Amino acid sequence: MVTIAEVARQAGVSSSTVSYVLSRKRSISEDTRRKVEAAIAELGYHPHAGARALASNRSNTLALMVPLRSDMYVPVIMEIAMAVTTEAREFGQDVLLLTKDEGTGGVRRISGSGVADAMILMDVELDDDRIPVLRETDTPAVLIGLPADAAGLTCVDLDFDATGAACVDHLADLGHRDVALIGESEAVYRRHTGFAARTLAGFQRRVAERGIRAVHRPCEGTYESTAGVLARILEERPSTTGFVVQNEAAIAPLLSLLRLSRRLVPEDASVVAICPDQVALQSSPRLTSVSIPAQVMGRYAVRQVMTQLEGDRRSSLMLLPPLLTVRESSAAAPAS
Amino acid sequence: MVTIAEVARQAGVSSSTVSYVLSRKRSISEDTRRKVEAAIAELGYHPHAGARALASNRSNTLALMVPLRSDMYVPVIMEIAMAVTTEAREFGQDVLLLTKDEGTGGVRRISGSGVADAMILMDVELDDDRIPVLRETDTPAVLIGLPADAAGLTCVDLDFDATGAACVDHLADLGHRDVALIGESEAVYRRHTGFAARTLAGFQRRVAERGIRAVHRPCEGTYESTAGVLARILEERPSTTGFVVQNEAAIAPLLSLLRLSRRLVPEDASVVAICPDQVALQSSPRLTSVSIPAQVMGRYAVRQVMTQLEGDRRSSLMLLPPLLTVRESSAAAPAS
DNA sequence: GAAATCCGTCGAAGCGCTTCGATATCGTCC
DNA sequence: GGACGATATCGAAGCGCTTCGACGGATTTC
Repeated sequence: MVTIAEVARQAGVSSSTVSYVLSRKRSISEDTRRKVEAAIAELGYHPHAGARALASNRSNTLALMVPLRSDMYVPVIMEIAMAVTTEAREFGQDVLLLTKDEGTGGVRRISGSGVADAMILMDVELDDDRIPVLRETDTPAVLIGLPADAAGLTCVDLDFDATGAACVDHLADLGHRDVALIGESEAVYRRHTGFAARTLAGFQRRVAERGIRAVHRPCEGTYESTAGVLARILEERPSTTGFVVQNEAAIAPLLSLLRLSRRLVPEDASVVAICPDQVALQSSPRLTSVSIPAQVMGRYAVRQVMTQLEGDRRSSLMLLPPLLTVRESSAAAPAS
Repeated sequence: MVTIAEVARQAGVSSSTVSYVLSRKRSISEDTRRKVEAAIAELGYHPHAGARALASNRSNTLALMVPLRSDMYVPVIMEIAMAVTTEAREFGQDVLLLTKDEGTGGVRRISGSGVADAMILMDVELDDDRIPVLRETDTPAVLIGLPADAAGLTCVDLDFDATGAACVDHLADLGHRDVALIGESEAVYRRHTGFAARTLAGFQRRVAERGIRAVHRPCEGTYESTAGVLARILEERPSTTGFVVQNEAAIAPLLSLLRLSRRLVPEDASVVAICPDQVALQSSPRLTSVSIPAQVMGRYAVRQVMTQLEGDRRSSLMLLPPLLTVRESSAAAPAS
């Protein structure tokens, strides 16, 4: 292992000077800087992370807590995780991967051992038990998701309430009078996951405001469960012509089933999905959708956490407005 | 922050004794152990990770390098990552998430800075440029995937060559004389990703051995590209009755398209997928498939890396035999 | 022209832990 | 009963870095 002392010897300076070259915390003459940088390059020096963490009380690591087995759509989680990791590197930070099942003990361990300087939490429930621990240990943190009580916390999320409303508006504007929300699985609602509950709330509120009729059905996302859900919707409300799909896994089965039942999309039925653009674009027909801005959220979370680490401990709440893109899967309701 | 010295004071012993209680490297009387453990619990002590890393020259961290934007199926990557993380915790290790686009510089940084003790690499290419760096820096590492030259390296992967062959065997045994391999996207083959190349090789070899006819078509996995691929296959070889699908994204479109063209699965066409069991089970009909043992590979990788860290630096090559499960999507070829 | 200021560098302390050698207290063996 | 080995504990060194105070020399200020 190359140490700072060897770099110092090679450059003919003291090790504190090398440290200051690296940290830029004191001014260094151009000449010295060049010599040190040459020595670093020549020896292939990398500061020892542990030593640095011990001396500076900063690990330059962010902990990212992701759901282990998720009801959430896995590609979205992955996209957020990758965005976080990439953005963190821009700030010279590494990312430690934790699973949500480490729970409160995990949060305690991280904040107690100094293995990470801050945390980013995903899959936040309305009444998440990690939150009290975060407050108690005063750990810099950003939540991706919105708990019931966000006081004093920094959060970023898509505004799912507005998302639900926007989907209704789009369909209502096209003349649809009977719409259905094909939602996440029962388990997601039972766990009180914020995003599903908020979407439903926004959906139902706007349905009432627009004076149209609606049903909501949880859906597991398998082909068979989607078939069952669709059959029940069409049985109870044969006049349903507008579908909002929140469970990404149900999208492909739904389109397939509509095709099979000779309902043309968008001539006979309109479909609006809440999903990443990529999914909307690779379906056929291309889906009108509210996109899930995974990258934006991941990057924003890192920036916020860095702001906190720089000393600004003000909380903030960022609800990204939904962006509904009209594609090929929605059109005016058929004349009844 | 609670330090080991405070624990020692609270327990009425020296800090080295506390350290030995934690590490079990020297014998400690039952009495002392209890006092120390009580003090630890009472104070909520967590050893400072940096200090520990500095003193012991071990970070208790594993670096996991995952593809950033993958042609691989994202859920498989995620499943491996989660399995690695969970298993690592069993060994008291944390997991540092790196993206493959950090490339060789990332490998150098990790091995130079002591931020992790070992690496686990995913998305290994046949001629991966991270491998020479691994050899040069002598970093303990396990590859999930199989490069062209695995000498001196420890690897784990599904035996994709045997997988391709097993799929052919299954279809040939059922009497299919014309089969098609719907593969990964062109880009995957161009990058010389091991698993795609090996599957194709095994497929083609066994096709020749069994004296049946076959076509291979790369596929992007969108509905439209799958439609195009299927149309071409049926045009060139209308007698094709057996399909092997390697690109998970193409599975749903393929089933939908077969349904639409009134080809019943499995009566008119048999489908064998190479995918996680979960995907096979939630399709309709449930798919005959060779499962991708993501969890097994993730766990095995961690165990191997721990073995290396314990001093056993022998290389090893673990090719998991394919497990083909017959479900509802394959049956005897229709009488022609 | 002496005092004040700034710049660039150095030496040393100290971060919290592990680990080595030393020491003290036993019980055990002829 | 004295020598010996085991067992349990302690003290101190040292891991590689950051950071504080100090210091010499150049520059500015009145």
